[in-house]
Amino acid sequence: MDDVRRQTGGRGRRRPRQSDIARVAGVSQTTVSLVLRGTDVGMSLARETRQRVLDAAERLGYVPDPVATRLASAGNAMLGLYTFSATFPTDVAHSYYPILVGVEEEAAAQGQDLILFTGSSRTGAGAGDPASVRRVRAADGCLFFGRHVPEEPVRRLLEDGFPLVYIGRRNEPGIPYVGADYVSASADVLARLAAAGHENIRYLREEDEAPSSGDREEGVLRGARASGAGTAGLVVRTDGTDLDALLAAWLAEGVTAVVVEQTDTGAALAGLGAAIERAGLSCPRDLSLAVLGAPVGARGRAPGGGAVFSGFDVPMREMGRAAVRLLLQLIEGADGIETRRLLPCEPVGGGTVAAPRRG
Amino acid sequence: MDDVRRQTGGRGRRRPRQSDIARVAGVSQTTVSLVLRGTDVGMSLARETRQRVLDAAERLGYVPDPVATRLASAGNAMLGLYTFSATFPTDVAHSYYPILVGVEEEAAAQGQDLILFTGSSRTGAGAGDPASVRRVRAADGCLFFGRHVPEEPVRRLLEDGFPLVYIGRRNEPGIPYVGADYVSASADVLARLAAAGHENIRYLREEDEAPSSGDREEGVLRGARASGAGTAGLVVRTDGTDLDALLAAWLAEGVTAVVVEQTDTGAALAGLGAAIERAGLSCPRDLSLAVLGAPVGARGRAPGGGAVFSGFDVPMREMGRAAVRLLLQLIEGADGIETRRLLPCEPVGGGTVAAPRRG
DNA sequence: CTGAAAGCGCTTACAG
DNA sequence: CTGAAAGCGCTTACAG
Repeated sequence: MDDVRRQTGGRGRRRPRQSDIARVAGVSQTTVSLVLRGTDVGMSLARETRQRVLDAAERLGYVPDPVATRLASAGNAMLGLYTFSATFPTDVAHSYYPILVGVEEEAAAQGQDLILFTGSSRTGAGAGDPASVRRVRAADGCLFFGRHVPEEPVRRLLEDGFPLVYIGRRNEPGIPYVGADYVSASADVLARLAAAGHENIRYLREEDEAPSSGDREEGVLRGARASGAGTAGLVVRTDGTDLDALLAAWLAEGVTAVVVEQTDTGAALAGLGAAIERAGLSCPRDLSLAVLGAPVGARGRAPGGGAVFSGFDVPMREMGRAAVRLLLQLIEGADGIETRRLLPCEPVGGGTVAAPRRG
Repeated sequence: MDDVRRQTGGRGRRRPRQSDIARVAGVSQTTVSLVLRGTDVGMSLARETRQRVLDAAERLGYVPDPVATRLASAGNAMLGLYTFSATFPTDVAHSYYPILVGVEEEAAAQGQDLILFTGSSRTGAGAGDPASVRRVRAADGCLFFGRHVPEEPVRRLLEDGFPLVYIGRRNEPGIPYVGADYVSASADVLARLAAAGHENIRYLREEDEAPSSGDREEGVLRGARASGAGTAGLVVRTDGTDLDALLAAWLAEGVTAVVVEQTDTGAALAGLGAAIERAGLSCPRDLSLAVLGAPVGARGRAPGGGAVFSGFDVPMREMGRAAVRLLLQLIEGADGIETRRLLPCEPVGGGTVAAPRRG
């Protein structure tokens, strides 16, 4: 009785399995498996045998047990997704959502299910704690994702040969990733500003250190040098508050264009936008404004205008898709593939950059 | 070689299993299983033996294989989430997101991981195809979610005693669900309109049939009757297009308030809002407007105003949380619990309803 | 206190 | 053309 319970989930008849079909059709269980899976050998069986198996399966209402199928074949067909913040942030303006969309799309296309590791283990430890990270081994491989990452447990996985891919560039050597080419895209924004005639530019970035922020700054500096604009005083850090005085000073100094990074918090852009509105200014009339990295399809609206921000888009959705593909290649043991990939960012002309007002 | 491939994911060491731990710790695989699962007998082993097993497991980075665990007839602390549309819709205004947030929050709080079943199988069949639905058995239980649902495969799961919970009310008898009490909430909106003095009201709903739409209509009719407003001509269906003429006719007929349902497409509300704006009208000055069911925290802005819509909020996040809790109760085999639950919707005063202009 | 064995329902060489 | 057997990585009586 207890055994019946176990097998039926507590009620109903036991589900038919291949051996039941075999008995009814008078063949071996192997043959049933071969026929039902439609393998080459299964197809080459006597027509009459095949039909007997098919009929019996139909009559018994057979459906394969996916759990047994997965156990018997290679892999679980499950990819992990581990995020160091909540996977589904509460704030509406979270920037990670498009990545999840891409990951799910590609996983579906590849016949893979997704295990969302919630980060907090049964023990109640928080995200990033080693025991929590370790659980990702339940999947065939895992995607990691978040600006900051607990290095130790992940390094351990890597050493053990567990297939994993970061979404976002990483400095740690040997870690496979799919990131965005912020350096080139940021340099390009500076080049476009220079081409529009801007010579006095400021770059506003957040305090937070992360590879993506470092890359943007590097690109800004590179672009400034290339256009001969110079880099002294170019980079300014902010936590997003009290930008009014800073903005006023810039204008007094003859600054004609400001570049700002967009992160998951959006603090710098939000702060600057608010300051511009409070000052009664409008972009690009009074000041040109370029934004480094809004997610594709989620572009913000510029202060006082309603125009799309000039700058570039981060191909988040494509990053998610590409990360899934790379992870599958690693799981399959592909050789000689590039495990560290940067995707190009799409330039956005937008409406917040114009030629500087000649004073 | 090919075999090593399969097991190692292409590089490094293969995933450690219980027999590996057994070898290292010098005990049987059975003992490993007993210790790791923390069973009574496992706990009663020699302290030193236990420790050897635990140490070896830690050292090897062991994590149980969820598929094998499930096949051997045990739980794997994973809950499924199956959606019949894409889990992560592309359009920004998707209304399901808060549910996912709730599901993830509660799953994390309960120490459960989440498997996102991607719906489309390797065969390229679409969501809702039977083979795809069947895969949910890999989890201990599964949440289902979407306006329309393929009944057959789900009924099958139910018959087999597989624990499942719908998010959203279902008509099919026997299906456990956590839904929103649209009937009461909608009736309440009508009562509030009547209390504000409205006697000539229209209800605009979409063509699409779904339990949630049916419930809203039922509530509207009930509310109208209760307030003595009458129900003749009250309900009007739309696909969201060409509402200008309809709106004009209503005004000519002396309609002072319009109620509209909000669905995942948002077609009716969007169409009506556009028509109101084109007509140069403003709510609630020229017309009172109530919306049945915006998700909490994602309230739209009313046309021409900027005010929050009057109506009620759907507690999507709480629905997600409650569904997880119910599913866990079913998995644990709790007896005598209510398996069909409706959560109350929060009334929203909003700014789009006022007393009718006396013409 | 610990282990050998059977079993979950499949797939996949391997034999004949 | 078909079948006996081993194996996927676990759990769970059952023995000792």
